[in-house]
Amino acid sequence: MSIEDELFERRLERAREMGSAGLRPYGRRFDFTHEIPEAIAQFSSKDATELTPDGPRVKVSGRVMTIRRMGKAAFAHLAGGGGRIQIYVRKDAVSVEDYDLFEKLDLGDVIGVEGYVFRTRTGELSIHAEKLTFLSKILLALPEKWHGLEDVETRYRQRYLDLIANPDVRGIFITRARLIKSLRRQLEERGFIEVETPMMQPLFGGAAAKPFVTHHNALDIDLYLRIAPELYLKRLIVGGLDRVYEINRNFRNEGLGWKYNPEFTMLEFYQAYTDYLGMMDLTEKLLATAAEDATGSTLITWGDRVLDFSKWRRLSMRDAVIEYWEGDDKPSANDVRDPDWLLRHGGKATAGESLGHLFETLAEPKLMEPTFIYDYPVEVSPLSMKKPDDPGMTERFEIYVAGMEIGNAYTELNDPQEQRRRFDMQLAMRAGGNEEAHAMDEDYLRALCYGMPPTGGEGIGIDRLTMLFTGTRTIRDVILFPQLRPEGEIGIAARLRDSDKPK
RNA sequence: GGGCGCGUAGCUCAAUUGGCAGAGCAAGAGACUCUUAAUCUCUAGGUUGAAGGUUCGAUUCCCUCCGCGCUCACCA
Repeated sequence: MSIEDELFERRLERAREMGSAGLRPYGRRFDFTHEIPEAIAQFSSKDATELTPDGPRVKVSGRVMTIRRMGKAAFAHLAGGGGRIQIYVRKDAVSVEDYDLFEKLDLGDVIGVEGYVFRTRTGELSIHAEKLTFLSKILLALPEKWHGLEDVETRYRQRYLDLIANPDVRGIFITRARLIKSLRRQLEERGFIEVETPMMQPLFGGAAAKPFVTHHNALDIDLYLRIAPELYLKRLIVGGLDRVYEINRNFRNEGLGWKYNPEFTMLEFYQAYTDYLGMMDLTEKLLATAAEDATGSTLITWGDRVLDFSKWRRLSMRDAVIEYWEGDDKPSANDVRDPDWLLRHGGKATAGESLGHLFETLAEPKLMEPTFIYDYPVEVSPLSMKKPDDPGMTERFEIYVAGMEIGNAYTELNDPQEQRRRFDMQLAMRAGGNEEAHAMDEDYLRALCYGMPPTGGEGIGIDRLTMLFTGTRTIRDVILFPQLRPEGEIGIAARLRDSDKPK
């Protein structure tokens, strides 16, 4: 029998003994008076003379993280609510039953403690225990207390363990939640309403990507997991919901990488009667405020740089290609407008796609400071309105920070005849081998035929923004359960089954 | 999918040129009523990711497979 099996058996046995002694190894409700961080905050300014046996009393609950036993007394640390507090248990200060219980505690058990607050000789705020309540039994061994859990695979597969063993992880997901909350609040304040549109779609669209396919049995139809909510949200604009937003998952059937996960969270918002410049102005405010709400500052540390979310640069795609060109043959303003030059240097099927490709390879990795890149070629922007004075280009921008694309926005194309031509262009590109070109969406065209007001629309990648706000270098660290290959047999059910058999 | 790398006790890590698989934490027994990586004494714990091969002998070398990481291509 391995050490782990022995441990498991022994702890199960302890849980059984506890049960037969009238205690609950898996407890019920525990009405605490303070969350641990709350207790620390409340008493941290009090000195030893103010914290006496007749002084403030608390009831807290948490997971036992350390125990230091010294014969007839012991110290332990309890973790909960994102904080940690020390408890002191003396044999002569608790009941005989409670001391027995305490002696049988394992690292990782969940307990409740009631007692008075005091300071130890070294000054640490602690709880002098007078009553203990057992709340939940640990059966498996906790990771090492000093190094925590380092194994990346285990951290992702067993995020609960990661959260127990590595306190910083909790902070990342709290920042993520604050970010989302801030964006919601700001949009609500501006009159946007939150909506939910289909994630299972008979046609996929709104982005250039390959979808996941699923099947509905009763209808006997294949459905696609959405790659974007865009076309549904704009149907709502047609319907008179002038400001809408949605925060939810998109699914794209592509490779994984440091900034790609097959499901990711996107905020999309649409505002009638504005355009891409309006969205740019709005974005500056949204993201500066979000940075402040999520992290406390508009200044974000990224590696050895500090990125200022209150200062934005605006640069056209063509100018970006010129500025970030590598080598001596730097192109001129005319070169980056010349289809022949673009096709020669970009190597794609069309001049527009070539410009896009040049931009992505040359400029994107170097765009560190918050930057708007504007004016996108029409070939890669099938849903954006053309620029009146430059019909090869559309009124579109993307948000770049730290070499990552964070968002995408444009003046929405609302002319159904032009939209039909764009769809036809996409169909031709699809026929030419581009698997990610748009399909024809007739209902969307029909909606446009009822008249969509001029509209600005935008999508912001929440996962990537969270990476920036938490200084995290991989998207898997900001997604609680990132996609992994299945693990295979774990064997815990069999272990529990075995120990359940009468001996 | 291609290339490179990694996989050793529950956790964090060692193991010389191919020569008896080790430590710390965690665990078990004992001592200890202000410790905090508590300390001290003792004990137990391994299918070295899996299967095969070379060899007197494989954690080490070779092959296949599994999982993970990095990277390239595609993608936000």
